[in-house]
Amino acid sequence: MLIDPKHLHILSAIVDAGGMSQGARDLGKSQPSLSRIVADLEARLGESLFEKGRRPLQPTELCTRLASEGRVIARATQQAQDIASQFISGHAGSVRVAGTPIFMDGVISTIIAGFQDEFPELRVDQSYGYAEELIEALRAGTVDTCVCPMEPGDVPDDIGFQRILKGRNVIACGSAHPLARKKSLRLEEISEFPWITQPAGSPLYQDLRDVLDSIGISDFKVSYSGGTLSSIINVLAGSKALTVLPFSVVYMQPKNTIVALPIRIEHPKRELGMLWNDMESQSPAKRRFIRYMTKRFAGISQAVAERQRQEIWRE
Amino acid sequence: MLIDPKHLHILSAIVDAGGMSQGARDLGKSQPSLSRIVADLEARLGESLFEKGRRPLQPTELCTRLASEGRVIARATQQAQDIASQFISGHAGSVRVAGTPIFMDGVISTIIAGFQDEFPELRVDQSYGYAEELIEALRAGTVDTCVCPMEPGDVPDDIGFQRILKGRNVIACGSAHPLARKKSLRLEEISEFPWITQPAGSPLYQDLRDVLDSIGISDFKVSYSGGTLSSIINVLAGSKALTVLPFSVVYMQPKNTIVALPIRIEHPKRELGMLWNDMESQSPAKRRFIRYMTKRFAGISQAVAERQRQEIWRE
DNA sequence: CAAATAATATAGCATAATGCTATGTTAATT
DNA sequence: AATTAACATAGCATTATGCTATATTATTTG
Repeated sequence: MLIDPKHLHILSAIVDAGGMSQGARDLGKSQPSLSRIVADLEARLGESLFEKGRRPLQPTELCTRLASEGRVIARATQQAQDIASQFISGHAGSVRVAGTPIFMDGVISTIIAGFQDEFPELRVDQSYGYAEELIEALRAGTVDTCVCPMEPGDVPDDIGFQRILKGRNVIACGSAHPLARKKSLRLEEISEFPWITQPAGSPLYQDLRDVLDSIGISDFKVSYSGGTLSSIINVLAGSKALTVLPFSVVYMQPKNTIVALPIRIEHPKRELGMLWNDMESQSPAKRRFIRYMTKRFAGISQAVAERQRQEIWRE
Repeated sequence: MLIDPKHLHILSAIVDAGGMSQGARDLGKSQPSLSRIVADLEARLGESLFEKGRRPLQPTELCTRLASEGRVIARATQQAQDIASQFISGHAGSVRVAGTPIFMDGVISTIIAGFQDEFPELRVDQSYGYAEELIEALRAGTVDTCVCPMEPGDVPDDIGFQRILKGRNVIACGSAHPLARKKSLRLEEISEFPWITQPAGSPLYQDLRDVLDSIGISDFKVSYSGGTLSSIINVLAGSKALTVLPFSVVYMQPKNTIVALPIRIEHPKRELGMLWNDMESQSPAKRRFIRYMTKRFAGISQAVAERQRQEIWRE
């Protein structure tokens, strides 16, 4: 003898409308439909829900109480409806993004801000990691998409990859650094300064080694390591240390914090890209996030390249 | 493209049970039934509700949100269920009782206390009136049952009537009254005292007139009128005034407040009874109230009569 | 890695619920 | 008494829901 929540909803609609005909109109149903549902309910409860023989339909005490539960049900159902349509349109939901620390802090977080400005109902859960862990997390389903510098050839077949920025590193220093104002530099000039490094397993650490190798510096002094980007920038800005950073990260910083030295260094073979596991099974919000990212970077990528040409390569 | 609240309920049951099979067991349904409902919902939403190809069934984010609405619906439906069964068993609801002021205050309210002690979820709304208004209120449906002294022959055909107490009036005074200790009285002895009267339209006012007429007092002094029972008792207790009251009212008062004088007076032709309009359409709570009343009075009626025989009629 | 296990998905069918229109009744109003 | 507007009922078509039997499949076990 179970009550169907739909019937309670209908009951509340009738009570609130003050009659069956109006209630039927409100619900987009026919009047006989409601009439029968009320009659069935009355039969099953063994109690009348409306005073018989009164024309402005008058709900029984029991009916009033059931109707108030019906209102709760109506609200919850509507809420579910809204959630579903918001979700389906990609305007609600959440995205779990992971990525390498420097890029996440230095570039992606700013883009995420723009994304959240446009889609305020979407929640972003951010976490950090390097390539292998990221791919593992994607496969385990603990993150939805990753931002990571990768060599396109190294991306496993089951993982989707979309390039968003070319890999372009620079040597960066604080804007008050003695080398910061020089228009051209010789390699010898930089060898006297200490270096800030990333953790040993990170791509940027490898990049730093490669750069210094290529310009003949095999023995270098590390003055600071282990900090996240904000610490690194503070240390750069307040000391004479140098470091290797993606130009895009330097580019996204506010003026007068850090600058890129006008020294050509090798491109890393990696390109920054977005990774995902199975685009088809992603929720609309997650697809929307990936779409937004690749679209925004289409513009940023050009702007960054252009600026870098002007500032460092001076072509 | 409306969502059925029942489906949300089912969804929440599946999520909470951690799988369809257990969810089906919890709901008392078959597993294929739930499986199909989930599949239909997914088809209609165009979004999957459980991660595909994972065996400990893992709800999608959308699913989790819909399930939480489903929980609201489940709770409200259960609540409605409880309300209905409480109501149907007569353990919940309300009764609107009206009656003549002296009886309501002097007798019925005490019985109502006992009723509420036994059925604490039942609400009683009390109001006051005399016969004609009471019957009118019954017909208008603004009260459910009335307690009123009536001549059984005067009850309209469409109104139900159940006798609960015979009409037995006494002359009452405060327990400190000079006449209170006398074992027998002559009529002349009472003629010197002033009288407390009910409103002119009330049965007890008529009874008072009849009593005094019958013992040859045509001209009597009214010292107080218009108060409800508590006022009347206070005035009786603190003055030498007399009044006519139903013996049942005197009987129900605490000792040492008012007493009945040992003078036989005429029985009013009215009998105290309960009135109702259409017993069939009454809710169980209201029927229960009427049943309780008539049952309680079956006992009280005898006790009152017995006491009255001892105290006044001394047979 | 194959077999076993337990869960979910699908198929097929019977029944119940729901929808509608047409029409009958009835309470309130004119 | 006639009119009106609302509710109730009947009849029929469609959809939803229930079940059992069975196929698939993810996970666990040997």
